[in-house]
Amino acid sequence: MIYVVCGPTGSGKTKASLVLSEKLSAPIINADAFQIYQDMNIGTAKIEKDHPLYDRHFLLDIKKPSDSFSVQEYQYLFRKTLEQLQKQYDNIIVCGGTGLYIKASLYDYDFPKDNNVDVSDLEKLSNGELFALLEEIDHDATINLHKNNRKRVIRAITIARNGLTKSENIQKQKHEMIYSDVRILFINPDRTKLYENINNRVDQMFDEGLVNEVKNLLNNYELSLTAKAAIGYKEVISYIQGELSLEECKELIKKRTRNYAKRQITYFKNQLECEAYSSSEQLIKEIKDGINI
RNA sequence: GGGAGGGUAGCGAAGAGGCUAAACGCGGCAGACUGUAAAUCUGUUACCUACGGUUUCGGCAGUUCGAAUCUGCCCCCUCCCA
Repeated sequence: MIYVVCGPTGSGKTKASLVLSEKLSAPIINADAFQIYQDMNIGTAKIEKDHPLYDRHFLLDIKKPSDSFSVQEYQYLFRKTLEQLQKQYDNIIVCGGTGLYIKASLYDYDFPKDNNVDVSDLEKLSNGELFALLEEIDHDATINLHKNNRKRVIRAITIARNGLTKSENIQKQKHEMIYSDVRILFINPDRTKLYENINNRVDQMFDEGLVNEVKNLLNNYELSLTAKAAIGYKEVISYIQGELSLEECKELIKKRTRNYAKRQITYFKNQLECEAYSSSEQLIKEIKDGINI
């Protein structure tokens, strides 16, 4: 059985996954886009290296902050890792908050190979022009896409220039999970409590030395575009550079984390078939009591 | 005590007689999502028994066919001089 423990940041996924891991003697595959990075610990709320269960984790600390990363690579690593682990374990836990990584790994998502087609001509086009162009070459891809979502419009055009269009690629998939026996446990706490929790956790990160962690990162690495996008890191960088006061920096991180949590909830609720739990405590209780698990 | 400027939806902030239930930003809520996803983007946000109705722009009383916008009084806030 594959147990996916998911939920927004600050919902207590890690705690619950550890309890479940002990109970089932199962390994844990990380499904968090930023916990894959080494030396990004405090800001990603990663389990400590000296934790007794640290060694049960996979896809944790596997990349340098200077490396870029993508869903495609994650999907590849996930499937490879899972295959290996399944030889040894009956139960496997997947824990993380990056919905797309989870979905792309579990379902038959198939990312086209990048042939490095030239798309430099697209940069100078307006959103409207890009959208019109996409309508010509892949009208179906346009249906659920807003013209202002420039990034995705460009990606869809790029895919089409690669060979198969995005919609053709999606059509040829069955939209089914490629694994059987998967249960997705979704921790969806009360909103007010979640937000409070996030606010407190950010303050705690600063107490634990987030600023120093970021300083060390800047000294040791040329951060990749992906690593640089992490909430809690980009803001502290602005603080270090004097663009924000400490207070502004903290508040901004809290706000962006709350916004992010909201987006995660939307994703889990609507993109995955989840069993919902109202708190990590509830999940943990059911695990311990052996209810349903 | 004298002088100046203010009080607008959850917050910030426009509007200076009808086109205003009130721009815009933030926050909130809802949603999309197939190579940066802690990203990118969209919708919505006074209230209601909602193709219509009800009550709003510090308070009260006026002027006017019509007021957030004009007048009077009152209550608060900020700054400057005492």
